[in-house]
Amino acid sequence: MDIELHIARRLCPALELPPDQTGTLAGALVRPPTPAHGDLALPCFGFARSLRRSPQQIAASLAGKLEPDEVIAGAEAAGPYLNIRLNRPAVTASVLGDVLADPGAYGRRDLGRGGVVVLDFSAPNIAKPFHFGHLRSTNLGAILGRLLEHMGYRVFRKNYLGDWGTQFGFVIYAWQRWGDEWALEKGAIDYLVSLYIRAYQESEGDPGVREQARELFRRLEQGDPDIRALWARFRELSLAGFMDTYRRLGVSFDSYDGEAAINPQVRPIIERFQRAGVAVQSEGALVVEVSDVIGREIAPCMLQKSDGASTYAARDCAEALDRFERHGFVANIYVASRQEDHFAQVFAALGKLAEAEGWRENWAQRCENISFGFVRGMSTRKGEAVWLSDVLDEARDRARRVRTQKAAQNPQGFPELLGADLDEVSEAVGQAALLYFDVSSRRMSDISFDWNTVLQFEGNTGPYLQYTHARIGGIFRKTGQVASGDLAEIAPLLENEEEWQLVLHLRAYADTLERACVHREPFELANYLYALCSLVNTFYNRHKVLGTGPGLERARLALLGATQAVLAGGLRLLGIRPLDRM
RNA sequence: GCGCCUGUAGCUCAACCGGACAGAGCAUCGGCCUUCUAAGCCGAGGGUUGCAGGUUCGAGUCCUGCCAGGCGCGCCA
Repeated sequence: MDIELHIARRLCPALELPPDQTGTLAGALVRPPTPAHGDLALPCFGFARSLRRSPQQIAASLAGKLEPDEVIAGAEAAGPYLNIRLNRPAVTASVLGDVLADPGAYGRRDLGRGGVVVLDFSAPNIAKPFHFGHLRSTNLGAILGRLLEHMGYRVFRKNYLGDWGTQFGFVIYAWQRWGDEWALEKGAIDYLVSLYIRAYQESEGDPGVREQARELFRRLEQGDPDIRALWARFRELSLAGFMDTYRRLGVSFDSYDGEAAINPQVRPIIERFQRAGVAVQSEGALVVEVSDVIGREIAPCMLQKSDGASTYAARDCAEALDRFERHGFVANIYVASRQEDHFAQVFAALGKLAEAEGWRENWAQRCENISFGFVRGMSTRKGEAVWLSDVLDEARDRARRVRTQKAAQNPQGFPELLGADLDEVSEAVGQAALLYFDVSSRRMSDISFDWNTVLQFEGNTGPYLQYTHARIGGIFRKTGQVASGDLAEIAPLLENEEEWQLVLHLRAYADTLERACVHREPFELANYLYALCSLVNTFYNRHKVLGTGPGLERARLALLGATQAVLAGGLRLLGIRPLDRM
């Protein structure tokens, strides 16, 4: 049942609009700011000109013409607004029926029609720490991937590792001087990072070190077997360390090929840029001017340095081309922060190449950079970044303490959780706090890392969402089944305001997912789920479910069953584990 | 100097790409567990949306200028 379309069809003639305007009219319907104003509203300002009447008059006239039917319960004018009340039993039965018929399918839409999206996220640098800041790209990317799949896209997840570049020169330099086999075996990432830092610090006092590091990297590029073997080993050990974190977070990728893998294809594309006349020499370097196409003053896209070495911009160009040839993507998304200029340069350069070579499909236009705010204040007092695994550990431990304490205060209020169960719940709750914190504001806003804020379990937090889910779980543990059959019969029994607001909110799920997907904004889903839980808890505190009589109990179970299904689905999209008890 | 982003309650953030009296959480204060998990619920206080103009029926939202902060600015990736 598409309520907006139905209403729009009824309103079109009264507004003297042609039938093909039905869709846009449906889109003009909004939720009133407060439930007292009704369930849907139409602001009438826009029609004043063509109808040559005041918005107030139009609203009043529409209210008179909109007779109640199977969807509409009534309509009143409130100044320039037409407020519409819906037929609650009918809408309730329809919404609950949609959810309960196939909870996994509810909220799915086929925006993508099977098109492939290449999604580039996480992308840590080998031999550099995987700190809390990387969580943003990882989490954001993982959620976008699930959202895109939910909306009918096929997603190719690419972890474009930073496994190439002068930093390896530093690490290899340090290894050759101070390398300690035992320390490497013991903890590869930590040790490689310390080697890198040590060499880098030495280079600040002694420029010769930097030169030697460059030289080592040059030998790596030329394929020196010993250096290459070292590089391969460091890469593998680092990746194994990253994999522990990914496993813990439930994140996986389809490819871990990084900058090194694309390296052989860099020369050819640079030559294409030259042949097409798009790249020009400038101050000894090879660049593509992009200010003209971007429309503002911006540095050119540099493909080759004056010493002849290729740049990472050139690698990104080659990589984008490779991605298109392999996947024919409908979108190529880079989840990366603070690199807006870089991606603007790369995409613009590719666009120029597309024009110069006359591509049939200008796929450069399908490349997009999804940026996000900076994480501030995540350094320890020693000035080092906070490592993600430490944050995860702390989150888990704190969750366990809180749970133990609460259970001690109110023993009969908490289901028993022992040993492995408690471990599992603590890990899930700690992660929920972290992951939710990350999406509890719009992605572009900067985040202040603060232990007490991040690891909060009350209010608008991940654990609150899990708690709501677990509360519903408690009810079903006592009774067992979800009623689904005779919805038309039991829906009219749900007549209080709290139940109705829940139904209305459940109805908005698919729209929310679509918006979140189109805007690349997981926050919108998080915000939706928070509002949903808020409604659930208000309902929960005011009304009983079990023991309210055969009909009403079944009706409320259906409502809560549908709510829990939507909540669980939304949480999984966010990478948060729905818990049946906590 | 050039460019991008951001200024909303004491703090952290919303406001569905211009709509009804700007809403939540935290913190503070006051209520609610013999009822399905109190990690919850209900209530109170708290605002000239950085400042000044402009656009129109209507601006936190769009335009211009200023103020404040963050981040970038061809040979690091």
